[in-house]
Amino acid sequence: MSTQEELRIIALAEFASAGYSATSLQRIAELAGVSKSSVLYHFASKEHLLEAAIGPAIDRMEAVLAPLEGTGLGHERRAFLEGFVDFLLEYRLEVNMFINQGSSLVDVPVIERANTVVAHLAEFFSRNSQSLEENMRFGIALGGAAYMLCTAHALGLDVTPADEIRAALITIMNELLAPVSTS
Amino acid sequence: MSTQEELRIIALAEFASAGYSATSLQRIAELAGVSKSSVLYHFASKEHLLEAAIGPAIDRMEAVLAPLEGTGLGHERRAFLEGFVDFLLEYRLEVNMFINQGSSLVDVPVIERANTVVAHLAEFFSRNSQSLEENMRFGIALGGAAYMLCTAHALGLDVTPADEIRAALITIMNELLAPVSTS
DNA sequence: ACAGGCTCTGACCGATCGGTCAGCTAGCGT
DNA sequence: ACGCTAGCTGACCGATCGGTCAGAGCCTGT
Repeated sequence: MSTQEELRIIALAEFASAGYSATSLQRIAELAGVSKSSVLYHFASKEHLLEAAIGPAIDRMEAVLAPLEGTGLGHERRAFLEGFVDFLLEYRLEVNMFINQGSSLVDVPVIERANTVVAHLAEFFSRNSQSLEENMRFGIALGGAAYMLCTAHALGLDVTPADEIRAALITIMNELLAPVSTS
Repeated sequence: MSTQEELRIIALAEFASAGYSATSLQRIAELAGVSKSSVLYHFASKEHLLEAAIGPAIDRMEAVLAPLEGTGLGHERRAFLEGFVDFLLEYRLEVNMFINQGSSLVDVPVIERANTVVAHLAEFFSRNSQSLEENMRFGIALGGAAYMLCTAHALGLDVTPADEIRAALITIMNELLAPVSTS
């Protein structure tokens, strides 16, 4: 694996677990076994490193959410839910990042993009729900699933049998979103 | 309001929204209209300020969760749920803090205490659930409720009609935890 | 053998961090 | 009038932050 890719992975893990501003370039360099200068050779700045770390996840999220634009869930609802859960499982570190730190990292372009996508998703559910409670179900389903996946270890369950996790997640989220029908 | 109390409130808001390590004593001082030295006069260190900011919330959480020790939910289940939701509503900034930053602020005593309480809660639900899915429901309910309350503004709903929020929250969490019965 | 580019490094920069300290000021008991 | 204390301040400290820069080492094409 290239040094650049290694730095990306280490930075993502540290940003997600310790927080962006609490993670220094020096620490990332030490974890990778290189110098701080080397980190800044591969990435022009700390912000560029952040963009590289979570950019792909946001691309994927935009793709997953694109089918929702201007339409309802309809009969593709389960397919959408499966795609969304797969996205959460594959990019759980990145999701953890902008769930936990998205609001504090404004004015970083890549985070703005993520917030825009989440806002679109929220607007969609807001438009397709008929009460405050239905709207709240969306927030709990999204935030809860993301939170649970990222703190699974602290809750005494491991995330390695992904199949079972995935199935349970789809079941629970499907229940939560039940009232949001075909629009 | 005393300067000390004002600093506590400002610090809590900043810690919750921008993150602990991203919030400087200088910024807190500016928001309060005093000098950084004044902040350090009222609180011995940044860590002491953090303790003062979220300590009361943890005391309250310990009190809310104490009845669970060594027993099941049983017939007091709804009362417990209401108490828990009231706690979330009253201390949502503090809850937001150690939901989002609790794992990254280890070795801070007051955070350790919060993590211990959450771990006890997780252990309780783990003990009283018979499957991975039931266990996951707990994580989604707790994390989802906390997340939803703290990012409500971004989801296009305001938290001011607390009564309706409270009722909906209890309903949804009651549904989610339905399988966790009398132990 | 040589030149050029890629990777990486240590020395260094200004800014900001949390924290210390001596001292100023206003109010209050005597 | 006096001293004491609470509240607050600016000057200052060492450490660390993100970032710059000149150059060392190495591999490759010619």
